[in-house]
Amino acid sequence: MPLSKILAPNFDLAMTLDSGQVFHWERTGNGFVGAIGNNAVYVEQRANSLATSGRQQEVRHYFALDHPLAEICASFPNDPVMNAAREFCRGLRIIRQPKWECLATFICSSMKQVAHIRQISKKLRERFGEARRFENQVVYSFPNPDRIGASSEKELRKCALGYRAKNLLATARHIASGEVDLEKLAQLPDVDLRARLCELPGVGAKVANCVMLFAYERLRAFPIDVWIERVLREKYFPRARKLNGARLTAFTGEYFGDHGGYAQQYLFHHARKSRAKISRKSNRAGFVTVSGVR
DNA sequence: CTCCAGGGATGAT
DNA sequence: ATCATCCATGGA
Repeated sequence: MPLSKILAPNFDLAMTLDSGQVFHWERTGNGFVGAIGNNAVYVEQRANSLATSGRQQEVRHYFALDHPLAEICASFPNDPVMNAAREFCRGLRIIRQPKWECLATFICSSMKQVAHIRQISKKLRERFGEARRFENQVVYSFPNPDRIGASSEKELRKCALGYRAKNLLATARHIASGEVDLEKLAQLPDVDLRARLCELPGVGAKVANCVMLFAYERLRAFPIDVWIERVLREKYFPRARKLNGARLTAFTGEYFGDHGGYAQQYLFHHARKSRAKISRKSNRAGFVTVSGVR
């Protein structure tokens, strides 16, 4: 299949796909295969462009190649922590994900590591989605709310969902029934959109902010998960007592500005990747771990 | 083996 | 209004 070329300066495909915002892309050959909506797509990074099997407009929109990344990064606060993350995450973009796919995936994300979320996404797709093909590879679309809603908690639990199955099922049914229209919610301002999302089972402030940032293009939305909270406490409030969630939310909303969600994603990815590297190095350098003593 | 993860809902202070 | 506890699962 012939690949078409898309100009894509200031974009790092591999880092973007590995940054914990989307969970179904897989490496193959020199690139990645995945689904954009219901279409199987292959994407490969070249020097200053992408080579892809997908429709150019669709790929450009999905990867948000129109975001003015230089301006966005320049709007971040100028402090040592943020500067290090900005440097580390060059070319990382916030993807425009389909709303239901993003919402459903993040309902499944609670108390799960990124690797687990990838497995859950894969199982949901394989069991309930539709097969699409790129050359000899099969990828699966994310099942729509009707398909998930027509399932059962028992069936969903087979996808390693655990206690999250009940929430995913209930939310799918709210949407399948037409009671909630995710597309229509896009008209609402941030505060109202967040409130409406939080009415759905399994959706709290953190998941709502992820969906706002990754699917509604609300670039101020600032999800606070365990990694970000650690960064905030250790780097921005070194010795603050009685620092609750409300105070952190107030601080991040004010301090990180109009593209706070982008700043958050850079802090998240930097923290996650650099900490993993340090612990591996420590082991290789010969530190005796507790389990090694046995 | 133990630890912990892109949390949310619920019930007790 | 804040805080503690429980909820399933599996990679590291």
